[in-house]
Amino acid sequence: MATSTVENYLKHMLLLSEGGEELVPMGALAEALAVVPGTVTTMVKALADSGHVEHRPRQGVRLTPEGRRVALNVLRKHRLVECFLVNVLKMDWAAVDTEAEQLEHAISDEVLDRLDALLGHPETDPHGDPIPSRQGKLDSQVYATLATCVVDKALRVVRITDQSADFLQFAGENGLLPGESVRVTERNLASGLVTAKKATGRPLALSLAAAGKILVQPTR
Amino acid sequence: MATSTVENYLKHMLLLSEGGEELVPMGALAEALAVVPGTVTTMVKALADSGHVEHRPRQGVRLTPEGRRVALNVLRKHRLVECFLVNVLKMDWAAVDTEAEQLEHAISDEVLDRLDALLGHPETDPHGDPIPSRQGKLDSQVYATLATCVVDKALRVVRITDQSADFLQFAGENGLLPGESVRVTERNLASGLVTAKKATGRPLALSLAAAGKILVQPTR
DNA sequence: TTAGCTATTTTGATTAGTCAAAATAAAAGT
DNA sequence: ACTTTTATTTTGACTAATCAAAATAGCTAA
Repeated sequence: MATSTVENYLKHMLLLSEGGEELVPMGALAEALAVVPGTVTTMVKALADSGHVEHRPRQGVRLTPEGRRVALNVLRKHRLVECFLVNVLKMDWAAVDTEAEQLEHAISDEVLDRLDALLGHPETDPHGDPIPSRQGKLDSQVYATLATCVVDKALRVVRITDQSADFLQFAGENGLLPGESVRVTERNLASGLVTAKKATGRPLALSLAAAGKILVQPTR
Repeated sequence: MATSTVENYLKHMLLLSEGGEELVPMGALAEALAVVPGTVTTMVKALADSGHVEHRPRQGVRLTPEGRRVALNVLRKHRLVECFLVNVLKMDWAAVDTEAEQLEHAISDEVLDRLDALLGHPETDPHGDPIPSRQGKLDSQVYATLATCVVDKALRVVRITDQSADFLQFAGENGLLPGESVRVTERNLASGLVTAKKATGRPLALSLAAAGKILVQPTR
């Protein structure tokens, strides 16, 4: 069995490659895992030996099908655990990422399946992130964000792509949970400011960077 | 934070000292943890440095109050997780010990509290083992066993003290889950055989060793 | 083309946890 | 009291994961 360190390396590679097959730069991986670059080089070479990744020296690293399989399973555990923590244990949605970080390496496939059934086979976690299927399919639909969407159209929040407690807290307080409605009333590239408005309440100002972390869908 | 290795050492010391203050022999600990004795010596010295245990060279080891506190918290996690797996996820009661072994080191105190509330603050796990309270109180009532109880009196099973899947399986199949009723109809010290009988069904023969693992209480 | 910058890799050390096997201490037999 | 057995401790070595700092490769800009 893969150690939880190995699982973390693979999971972050999957996240950094956006589900695709692109080469992940060593530096990005080091950053994500909060280790120095040298450590990543060492570890990636070991992972290449065990057949989980393909290492292109000086260029980056990419998951093999086997590595991807393991990574998807970890991600599935992570996101289903988040669902459980929020929906069943009623925990604060901004806090569950840290919890799931630990639990994803401790739960067995058996428990995973039962959790999945208990939760009614959800397709996304509380932040709107898609949950990989048991067979390893990951929804990779491309969504607009509050920074890129059309102005003055009715939208629904589908996903928050920043897992930091601070940002999630902020989003929650301003009615930007997945499922909620908004519209962008103004976007000024020069000042880098986006103004979002909910049905009720006053307009909310966001930086472009922040707006880019909130994925939306036109209301059908 | 204590690593999960440290948590395991402390937990097993607590279990081996029967909740009391007795010295645990190094060999017993090595056996329980499935490591060689030398490893235990090394580890126990480190644990003594960190104030979790008191080491009496050549005699054994004992938990300090701080070590005991940590151990009780781990045991509480273990047993509440077992409750959750059996009562909520409907898992096989004989399999949950292995699962809980992993999860006990991954769940936070916050999750623990919510799990406790969700389960309705149970006092024992599915095997009848008492769950330490949040304040670190552990029920240490002494029970009779099928090997020591009076013959021909109505009894209720309160606890199974062998966590191996095999034994639990056997107990479950023969109606010896905590809460169920039995009576001992015969006990022959010479042959080492105990005969137990349920209200319905034919009499069941047990070895004294096996009978000693089933704790009972007179039905009041 | 060459100098400089930046990302990556190497090298040498460190920590936690472990084992095998030799050394030692304590207990038990004779 | 002396020898044997048994439990414990020591020693030396190993693996996984990490860091700091030096070396290197690959651009990029002049």
